[in-house]
Amino acid sequence: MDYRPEDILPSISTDNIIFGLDNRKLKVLLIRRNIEPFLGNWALPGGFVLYNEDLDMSARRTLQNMTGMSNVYMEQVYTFGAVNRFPDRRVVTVAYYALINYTLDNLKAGPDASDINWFDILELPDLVFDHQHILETTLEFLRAKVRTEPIGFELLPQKFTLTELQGLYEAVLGTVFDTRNFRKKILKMNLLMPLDETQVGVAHRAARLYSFNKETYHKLKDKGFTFEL
Amino acid sequence: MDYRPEDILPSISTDNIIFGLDNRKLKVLLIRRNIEPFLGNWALPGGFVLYNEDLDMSARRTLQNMTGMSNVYMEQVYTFGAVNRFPDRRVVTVAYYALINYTLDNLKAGPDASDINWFDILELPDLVFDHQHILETTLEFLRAKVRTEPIGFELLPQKFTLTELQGLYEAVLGTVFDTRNFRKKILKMNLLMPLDETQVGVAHRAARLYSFNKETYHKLKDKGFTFEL
DNA sequence: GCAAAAGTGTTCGTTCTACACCCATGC
DNA sequence: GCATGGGTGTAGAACGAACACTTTTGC
Repeated sequence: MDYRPEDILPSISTDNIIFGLDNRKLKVLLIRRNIEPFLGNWALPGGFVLYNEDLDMSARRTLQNMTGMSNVYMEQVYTFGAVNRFPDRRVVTVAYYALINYTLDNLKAGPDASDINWFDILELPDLVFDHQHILETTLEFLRAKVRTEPIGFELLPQKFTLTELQGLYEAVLGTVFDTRNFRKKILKMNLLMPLDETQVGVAHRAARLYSFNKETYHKLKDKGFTFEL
Repeated sequence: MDYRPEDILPSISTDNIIFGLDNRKLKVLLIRRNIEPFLGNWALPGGFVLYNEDLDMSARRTLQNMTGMSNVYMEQVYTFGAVNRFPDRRVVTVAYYALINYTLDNLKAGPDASDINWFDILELPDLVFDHQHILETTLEFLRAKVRTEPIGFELLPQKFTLTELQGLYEAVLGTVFDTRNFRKKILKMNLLMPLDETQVGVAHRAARLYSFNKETYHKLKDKGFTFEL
């Protein structure tokens, strides 16, 4: 999709840091640019804000183009506006991160990209502009947020095991939790609904499945409860 | 000071939420606009970003113009970019808050303002545009931040009493602390240097003065310590 | 001597940490 | 029957919450 120049705010862009969880590894979605500047290099997906869309909408539009997903957890992180962050002219970019249920399907490189791929956050390629810095800042932000709001669930399928949940937090935070203590703590919060279902097709004792109960969370939150891991 | 149109980014502004502490009340600095739109109404101080300055610089420039202060704690909060937040054309604004040592001196209304004043955050006038919303968002941000980073000290003079410190947290967070527990907790962190000085000219037992030791904090932080109130 | 705020300890309950073994399943 | 991860309890330490009286100073 192309846009007419007069519909675009040329000095404001949004960039997306799209996180997914793949086998206990935190990954981020990057595109390979097929336009100048830095044609052929890896970058965060993003684009210019349109005159008639909110900032949030702009970020969602990029995400939708890239993944086909629309009902996704997304949040603004920070705005990067150093004078020379973009070559030749002044562009200020607003960074948003998204937490999605990892998939290899539906990925479309979009008009400005020749390739799209998931990268382990511990094995990133070189990135264009200040995108490395943006990514690091966002990771710090995510690590702080994930410990005080129950957003990690957005990275998991609706039904998950406690071990998967623990693995998620270990991947995001880069730490190790004691299994018994982790389970006690998370179950005591009463945010997880134990299901009458277990894993299937695993070569060991099948784990019970749980789902996160958002309504319960909001009720508890209104009463002063705070999620804290 | 006036700027040439070609030096200005017309779609990007910064707005400042400047906090000060006056007698155990948290106050915010507002200006009365003497330009259209909304001439005569109260607003957050701010202005358009210049082509050759970083976002942070833009916010600092406004603060300096308003208060004459330059070495001030300042931090970006959030960027507000709804399509219709500004009348007639598209302006995205980046909000910064500042914590300053409250003063009535040096306040200058600046070129776009006919008046400047401190307002108790509990008794705010109506504000232009989405400034009410910006202020509320910033207050929430500040309340979260002040509990996990030792930034509250920026609102106090260099030498302060523990009672003043407690009053600061009570004003910002809108809560009451138990004096004994508060003192125990804050002193146990070893971030405060007790001085060989006490208050003078008070009609009661003079309190000991303390100062916050920033270097100690950074050393402890590097070792994994986190400030938590 | 009185008003006003400074300063100080203990008890009890809760939470955090560390730690090891049996269970269920698929192959 | 063995490999793989699932699932569980307890003891000791640290921390948080509640609570009241004496001290110092200026007037």
